[in-house]
Amino acid sequence: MSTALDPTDKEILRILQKDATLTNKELAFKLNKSIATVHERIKKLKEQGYIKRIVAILDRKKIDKGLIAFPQVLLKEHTAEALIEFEKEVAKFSEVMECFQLTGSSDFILRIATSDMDTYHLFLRNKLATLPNISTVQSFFVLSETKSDTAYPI
Amino acid sequence: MSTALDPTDKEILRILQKDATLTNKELAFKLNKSIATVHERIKKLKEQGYIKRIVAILDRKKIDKGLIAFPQVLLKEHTAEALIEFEKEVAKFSEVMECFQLTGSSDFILRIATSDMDTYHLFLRNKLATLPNISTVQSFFVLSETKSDTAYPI
DNA sequence: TTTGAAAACTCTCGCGC
DNA sequence: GCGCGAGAGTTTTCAAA
Repeated sequence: MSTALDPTDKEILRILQKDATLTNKELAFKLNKSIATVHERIKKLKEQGYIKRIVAILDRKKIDKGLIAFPQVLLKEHTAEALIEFEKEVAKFSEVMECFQLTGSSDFILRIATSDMDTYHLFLRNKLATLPNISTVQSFFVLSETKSDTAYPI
Repeated sequence: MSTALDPTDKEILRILQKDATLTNKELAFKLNKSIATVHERIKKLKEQGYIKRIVAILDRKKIDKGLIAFPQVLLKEHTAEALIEFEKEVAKFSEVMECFQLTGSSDFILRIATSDMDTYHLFLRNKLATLPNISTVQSFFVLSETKSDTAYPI
């Protein structure tokens, strides 16, 4: 099983990252390949894990997620167990879209989606701040989203 | 044109955010609706802008985007023109996946995807730092990605 | 990788609730 | 208004070469 991507594979990934509703027929036309070839390539790209999933991207403001916040969290204890415990607990909160462990002075940065500041405040008090081992939390709030892309350049 | 979502619409959005490869037939079965109804609902959800697009989510490590960084950028000038100019220029860089204007002391936070630290360094020196009006840039680097979700709770 | 044919799915229309 | 059935038109799938 070769894992290297040839130019056709890369082009498929480039296109599907932007629009995964294209039919195999349309893709085949763009790539000058047969439909069966395109189908086979995509199947392999999924099997090999290049494509993790195909999802719908929603307009968050329309579904009442008007506020995005980035709390930076510093922990008291930095043992392996403490880090893992924090990650495990924080992942359970539905407001937490992403959780990254960082280098530097902040241990973690989260991306939180809530409807408004009141809801965020409740999340902070009733959920995040109740976790053991938290030292400090400094929250940044998004005023505007200038660029938001899920497609990596390939 | 009503804009409120009924429980069926919400369930459709919930499902498609996690897996948009389900056929209308499968969705119809899950929802106890007819195929035609499901089809009609999804069409409306796209037309009304709830669903912005359907995309493939890739495994970034497999496509040589091993490093995610969050540079926080402070500008010198804070006029409307200066902010807009910065947003416009930064959006052109292919390494920039996201750009948020923030409240608080940092003006912007970016999410940058590169293959490694060397490439990030080049991005910083040759691209980001060449923009006019930048005061300071403080970069955080991701050690590990604990949670990464594109699906909002609905 | 391609072809070709069968199976599955999509999408629209018109009727009924 | 909303949902459903049926059918033509597309797309996908899976042989075999």
